[in-house]
Amino acid sequence: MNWTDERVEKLKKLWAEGLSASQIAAQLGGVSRNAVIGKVHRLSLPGRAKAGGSPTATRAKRPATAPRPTNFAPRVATRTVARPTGAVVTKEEVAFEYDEQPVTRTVANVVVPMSRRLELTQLTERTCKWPNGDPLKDDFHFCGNESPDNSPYCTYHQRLAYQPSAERRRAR
DNA sequence: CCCTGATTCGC
DNA sequence: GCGAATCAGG
Repeated sequence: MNWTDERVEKLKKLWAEGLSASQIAAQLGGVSRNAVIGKVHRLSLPGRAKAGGSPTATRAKRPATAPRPTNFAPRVATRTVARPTGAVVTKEEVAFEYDEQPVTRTVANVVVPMSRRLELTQLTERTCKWPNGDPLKDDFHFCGNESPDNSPYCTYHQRLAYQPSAERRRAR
């Protein structure tokens, strides 16, 4: 691929918006994240404040002394923006509170493992891709727990996904 | 291991 | 100029 004016413009735009190099590379297509970073350097664009974590993934900080509400109401301060190019919905800002309380949660007589609350971009070959929540809402996330081998789901959600009809009856 | 950006250097 | 390989870090 070749750096046309259009592509360079898009690169500048996305970089300014704070997208990571790999995300930009994905949107541009045909280039690696290294190519993007290299180009950013050559263009003398302002780098990121501090290398490492993504600025997009800045988590809301909770005072260590803040008392945990018994019934957490995850106050959300996020907004999603639908982009004209493609049907892509990108998290602009991520700032939700974790409920890092229980490791497990009991729902309807079944033990459900707490999800890692991953975003789409954080999913890999070995993370559970079971979706949680409404994709149109801000609190949408994926389970993200470790999934064995090439399974798309963790051991728990695997059962839900491939539940035999007989067993599904009982669960109801 | 997943990811991030930064740098180097052969092409 | 380009970007894969590598480095350094979370």
